[in-house]
Amino acid sequence: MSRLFSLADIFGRLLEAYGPQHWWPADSSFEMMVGAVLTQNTAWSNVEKAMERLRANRLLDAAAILSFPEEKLCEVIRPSGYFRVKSARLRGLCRFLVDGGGNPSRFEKVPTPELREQLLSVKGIGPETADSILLYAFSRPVFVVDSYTVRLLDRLGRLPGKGTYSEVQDLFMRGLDPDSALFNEYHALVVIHGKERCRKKNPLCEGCPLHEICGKG
DNA sequence: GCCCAGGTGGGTA
DNA sequence: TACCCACATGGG
Repeated sequence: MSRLFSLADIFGRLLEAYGPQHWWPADSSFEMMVGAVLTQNTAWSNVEKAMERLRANRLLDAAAILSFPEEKLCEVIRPSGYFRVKSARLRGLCRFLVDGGGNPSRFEKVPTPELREQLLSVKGIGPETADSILLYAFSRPVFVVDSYTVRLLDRLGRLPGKGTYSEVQDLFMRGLDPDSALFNEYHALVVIHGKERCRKKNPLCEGCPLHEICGKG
């Protein structure tokens, strides 16, 4: 099975079924990073509400967030849930971005593994958030793993090792060309497929583009 | 009312 | 290492 259906094959089927997803929906790389934090374990519709409120308060800017009272920031991002946790995480991210002079271009020279470590050192930025930022805000060829990715591989009987984040990420990064545009689209397609077909409960297997590959088909 | 959502960090054994 | 839990809002 694994020889007949490569990761590239799966990508092709998802792309054919759902079309290009044009992720990440944001007007700036900073907005993408904010979205990456706000969407942690949260529906995107709630993130959009919070993002609109940030925009209305002219807070889609690292320095602006840092000079804004934290209690008020909580209120602004309240619709995205976990607002006390996320306001602190957002400020941590802004502090990271502003420290060192606030010149965004300085990140361009930093090698991806090092930049990843720097992001992971920010409290509240874990592997998925760091990789989302690397891929979508910095266009680095890093594959983003999330619960949908793990679920999909599990359904396909392809979950590597213990199914840890790095094991799953390695599977994709060894099996695909290191192409940020490809990784961008692939992750987006995995998520849209998860939402529309491969749900946590009640998988909608009928008409699934991965029907013959999937053990549940 | 219940389940779920584009996770993470802290605590315990 | 491996679980368990808190964190919170909003839509189906």
